[in-house]
Amino acid sequence: MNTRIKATFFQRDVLEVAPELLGKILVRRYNNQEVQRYRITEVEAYRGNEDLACHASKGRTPRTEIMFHPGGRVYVYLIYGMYWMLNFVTGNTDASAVLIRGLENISGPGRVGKALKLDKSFYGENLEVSNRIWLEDSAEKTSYISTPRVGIDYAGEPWVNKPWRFVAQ
DNA sequence: CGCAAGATTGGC
DNA sequence: CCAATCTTGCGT
Repeated sequence: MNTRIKATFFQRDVLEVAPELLGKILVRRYNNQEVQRYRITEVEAYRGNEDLACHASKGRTPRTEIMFHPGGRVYVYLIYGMYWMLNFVTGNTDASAVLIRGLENISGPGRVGKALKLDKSFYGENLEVSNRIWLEDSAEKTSYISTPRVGIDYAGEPWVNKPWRFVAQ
């Protein structure tokens, strides 16, 4: 029986939470009816205001506000004017989050947002009580590899080389 | 207030 | 290689 993952799961160091998300089930309920489940296969960790690749490194702004809340919330933002990036806030008000870069049969963060039909109304959504997006445990054990994060050259050293991208194998 | 760049993707 | 498409943060 699948059980919904609680907020406390997210309220730990993002480097601990990120790899544990691999293999977990992302559940999306559309129009309060049809339910779809997706296995998480690829994630990236963004670690607080010191991590120059993390949006929160620019401080607390309307856009990064939710990252300064306790873990268990959704952080979405529009990139290149067309793709909604899905992130889960982690830690406890330390401005860290996990980007969902891939689901089973869906590669790439832009495609994830498109498949899940995300939009700005998901900003701040509470994963513990939401009726349209949440996570469930999976008995399946998942092995993974770590690599540097994608598309963050602007962050420079040492952040650009941190092996904080986790891919299920 | 203008503007350059972006956790990307797909098409030429 | 480059356009799509629009929000955001920063410089003026």
